[in-house]
Amino acid sequence: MKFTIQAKAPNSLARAGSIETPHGIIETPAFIPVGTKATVKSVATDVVRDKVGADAVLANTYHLYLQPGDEIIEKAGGLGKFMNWSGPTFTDSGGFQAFSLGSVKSRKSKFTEANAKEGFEGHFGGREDVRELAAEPAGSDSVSRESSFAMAVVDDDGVTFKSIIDGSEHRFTPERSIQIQHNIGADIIFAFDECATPGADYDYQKKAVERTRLWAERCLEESRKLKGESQKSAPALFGIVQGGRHEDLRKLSARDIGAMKLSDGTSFDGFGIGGSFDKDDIGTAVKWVNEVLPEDKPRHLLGIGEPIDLILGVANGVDTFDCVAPTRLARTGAAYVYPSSKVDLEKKSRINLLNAEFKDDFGPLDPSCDCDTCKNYSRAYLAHLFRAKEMLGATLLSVHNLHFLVHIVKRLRTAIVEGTFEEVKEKMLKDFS
RNA sequence: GCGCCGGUGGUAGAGCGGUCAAUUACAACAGACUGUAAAUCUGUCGCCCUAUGGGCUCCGUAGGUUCAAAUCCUACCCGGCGCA
Repeated sequence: MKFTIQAKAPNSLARAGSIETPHGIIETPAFIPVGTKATVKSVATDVVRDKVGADAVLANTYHLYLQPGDEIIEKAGGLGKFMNWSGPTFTDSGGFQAFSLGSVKSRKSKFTEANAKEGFEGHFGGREDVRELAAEPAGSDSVSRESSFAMAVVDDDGVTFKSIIDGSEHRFTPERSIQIQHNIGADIIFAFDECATPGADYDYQKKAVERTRLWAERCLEESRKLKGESQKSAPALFGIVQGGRHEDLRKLSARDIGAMKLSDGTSFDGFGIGGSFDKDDIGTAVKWVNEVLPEDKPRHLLGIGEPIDLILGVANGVDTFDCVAPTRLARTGAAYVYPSSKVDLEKKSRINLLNAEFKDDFGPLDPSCDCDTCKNYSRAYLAHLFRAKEMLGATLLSVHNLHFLVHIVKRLRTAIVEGTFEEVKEKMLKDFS
């Protein structure tokens, strides 16, 4: 993997560049669609490439390990081949699942506690089969202190998981995660980290940073070992920075991970910024981290974001993003819309097509958008598809939402290259606030 | 014409004397969703108000029994089935 910076915005951390992988180039900054289970939900890969305009996709180690199994994907010839995606691929390490499966008592949100309101019981109907990890190993940390039905339990050596598919128990360690990711065969893989809950106190965040550091070293070591053994081109490994909302922890973690080097000189090929993010954290935590991380390596902001987050992320030195929001929102009838393009006076950046007002609105989804969905289908038709529960609705909206985010970032990239970043950014921020 | 069964909120369909403005599902109307346990989840869903409380109307229609009726009785109207 080779990262090149092509242009930098003056007085800003923003930069435009490219990541060269064995499967093609990612022009950064870039929004990377999420395809957790080796599919960008409801969208065929040729559409993701040609209609959405995405350069890469990101899948998940935990999910693919459970189903169909990493050995199947290896047999298929790797993730890209398996899912018919010829471009660059990423896999997340599964570390995030330790966090999101850590408790079924209170729903986890990466953001404020206020968002974590609905109970998991209600959400998943209290599925008995996947409810609780049989026993928490002695000396382990239930990821969330209030958790009474943990499905993932972290200890210093790794994480014990319960399968979301059949309830069976599994264990990930940093080494195991790297092995599985090598089998899956993405171009860029992530270190196994611990993502603490937003509610975790300073001490726990500190502990998570420390664990993440120790695990990062083991990931790096395992990666080097596997590279030596394999004749295939080995994936690039990104280390992950944690630290919650604490400046000292964030900087500490960024220094640790950024400077980490094995005795033979092996270091991370790039970095992921993970953990708890509130809206304001993009301008603080992300900035702190990117000021510390080596400039010559790409930075990926894990699990972010919405339009405003992308704008702020790019401004604060992020090169790539991934987020489930565009496809998840799309499946429930919500569409991003460029605020100034809304016909009425209300400036909205999101509309819900299930709202009664769209039943007979024959205009395009977003008049300012030139995606296939906006060019060819009316709001009324999309509204009908969702009301009729026709699955084409999810596909069409996913294409639009994905296109929307991909192109916001593309526009920012162009602006960096053309030297107009500051004004373009300011205008976009104004539009979206 | 006789007999039996049934008529419940937008729909289907529970309830069969008080705990019923009425279970539940669907529809409708809103909301949420940020490294995907998510084609999911949550809330509202008779009317009105000085609204974490109060008032009014309500289970085909009209009467009646009862302290109390969607629930029991009578008549009528409507629907289904059976017999003529």
